[in-house]
Amino acid sequence: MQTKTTLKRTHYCGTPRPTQIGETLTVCGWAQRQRDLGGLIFIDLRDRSGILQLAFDDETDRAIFEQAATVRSEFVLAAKGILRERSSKNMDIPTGEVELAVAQLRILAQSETPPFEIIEDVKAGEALRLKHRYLDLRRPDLQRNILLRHRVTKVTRDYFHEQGFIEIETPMLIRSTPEGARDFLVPSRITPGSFYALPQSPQLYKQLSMVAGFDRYFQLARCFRDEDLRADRQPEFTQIDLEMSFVDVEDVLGCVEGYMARVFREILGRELTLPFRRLTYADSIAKYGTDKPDLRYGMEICDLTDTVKGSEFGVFTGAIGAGGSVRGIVAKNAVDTLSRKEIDKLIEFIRGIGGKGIAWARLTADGLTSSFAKFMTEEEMTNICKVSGAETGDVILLIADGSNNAVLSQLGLLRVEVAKRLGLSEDSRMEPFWVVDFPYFTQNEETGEYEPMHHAFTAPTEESAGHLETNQGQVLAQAYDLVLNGIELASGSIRITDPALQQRIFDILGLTPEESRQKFGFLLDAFQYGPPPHGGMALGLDRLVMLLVGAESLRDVIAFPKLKDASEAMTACPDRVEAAHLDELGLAVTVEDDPK
RNA sequence: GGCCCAGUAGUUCAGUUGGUUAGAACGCCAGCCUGUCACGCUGGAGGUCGACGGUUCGAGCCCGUUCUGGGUCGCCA
Repeated sequence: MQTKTTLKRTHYCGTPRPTQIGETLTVCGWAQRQRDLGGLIFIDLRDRSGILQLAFDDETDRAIFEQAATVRSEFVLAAKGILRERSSKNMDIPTGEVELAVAQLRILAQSETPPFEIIEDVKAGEALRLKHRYLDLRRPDLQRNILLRHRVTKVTRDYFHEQGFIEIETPMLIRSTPEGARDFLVPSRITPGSFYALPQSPQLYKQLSMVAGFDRYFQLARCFRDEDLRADRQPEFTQIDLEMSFVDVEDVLGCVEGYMARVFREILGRELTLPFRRLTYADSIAKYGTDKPDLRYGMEICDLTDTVKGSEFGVFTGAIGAGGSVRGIVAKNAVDTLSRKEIDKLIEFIRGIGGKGIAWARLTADGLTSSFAKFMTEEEMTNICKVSGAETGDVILLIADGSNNAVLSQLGLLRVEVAKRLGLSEDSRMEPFWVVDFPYFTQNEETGEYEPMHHAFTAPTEESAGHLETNQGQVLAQAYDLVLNGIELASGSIRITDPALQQRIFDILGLTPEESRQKFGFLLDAFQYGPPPHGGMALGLDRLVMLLVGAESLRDVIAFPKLKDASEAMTACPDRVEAAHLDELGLAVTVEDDPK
């Protein structure tokens, strides 16, 4: 039997300090690097807390010295020794004034040469890193992100607990509802041919928890949506989901503001200004072309329709004649950055999102160069500058289209693109704000019909509820979004608890009483038994952590994320399953076998 | 599904107008080296240039098809 004494860890690598010099300690971790100087060997030992230098010299036992010489990157070691002062210090790391004079060494595991280096800011491609995610996660950047994420969830539970919320786990296997995003389906074996869905959100269960009298609910809720992925969108993600009884909009916003302030204080040591600014949906669209604008920079959209409507320029007059508009943004002091070549790229960008082009003018010190000045009188050009506020050194970018929505949405995206090129989105400011006064309905561009913007349980404002059947464009929702640096962080609303009002909404949605009963019967039933007025919100935890660590992709804050095609590189799922398993479920696969 | 970008050493990349044996850095291996910390020095190994087809005397480079990865639009109440 093995008689070697095991080395029991006494300290994490990142913790020893000069005050502990002379103490005997044992550390465990991975060999980050081995530096063999001949008669002297150093090994940087890494664990999740940091790095400690192990030293082997002529005072080290010969056998141990030779063992140290065989250590390679990512070997797992346990080392016991006396902490001593370094003769040359490394002030770049917290343990840089000390080192461990190793007296005992165990190689607990060897390692192949990793496919990429386990270092911060590694250059390896993401696909390779995701295939070896367990190695990628060893890197200090991802370790930091995941540890910070843990601290955020800890603060989250602390805060909501202190505010009287209780965490309730809602089911993962639920009824599929056709609204919203596509559901992930789970076949039932007990009832072949029938399916559960994975929740897109715990919406209905948290409302039922209010009916059940829990008063304040929260949950770090796993949610699933079977839609295409983006850098900021994963098929499974985590929401900080909350619901409150006997509240109005102000109560919910105040509670979430308190939460945000707490998170930013505890995690980043930064104070947020309370209360948050508010922007109405209508203003947001008019000024920024989106309902989740980045307010770290101005570049507001200005309307030049009246200024140019009398001009000779067919592109402008055509758009206006078709009921559209001419609007633009002014990039301040951008003539140097936005050369003609750069502007051509912007035009490509606009075409890429379905636009026709950009009418531009560069106001250089030597005069004006422009794609459309030749169609305009001097007075018209002067007015364009005056109305848009453009001055020498600025670049004016105009978009004309027969559809106002197209003009605004294109300018909204162009604004972000220009800011990126000007470096304006590098700003480290954190100014969350609320978007409020959402319309209840949006008009479908093609059919002209009004469609609800939110789920069917969102309450309209009391003042506008009277227009529900008569003037749907006028109805506002008691809904609110939290936006930070161009990212939608949270979304919520006050819910409908009046069955008569709920039925009116269903009627407008074209749901017959039978259909609404079939889909939401349990909720309607519940609401027959004294539902408290309630409302809530859901914050995207992944996106929040992404902002807190300054990551560019959700994949940097999720331990085991999915690739763009919703697969997982490491385990190669999704995958086919055994025919017998399908039989049991009463399922048949009709797509061709993938030769892969 | 549309559009854009990229596939060359383990990794990140360079590769001129189509022309001899495809390069660099890091990593890896070996030797030397007692204060390094991105150790240093010397030497070495390592390539189906994503795949298939075409043009050509000759293709990493040009053309076509295809595969893979990334971004974006559609989509995501």
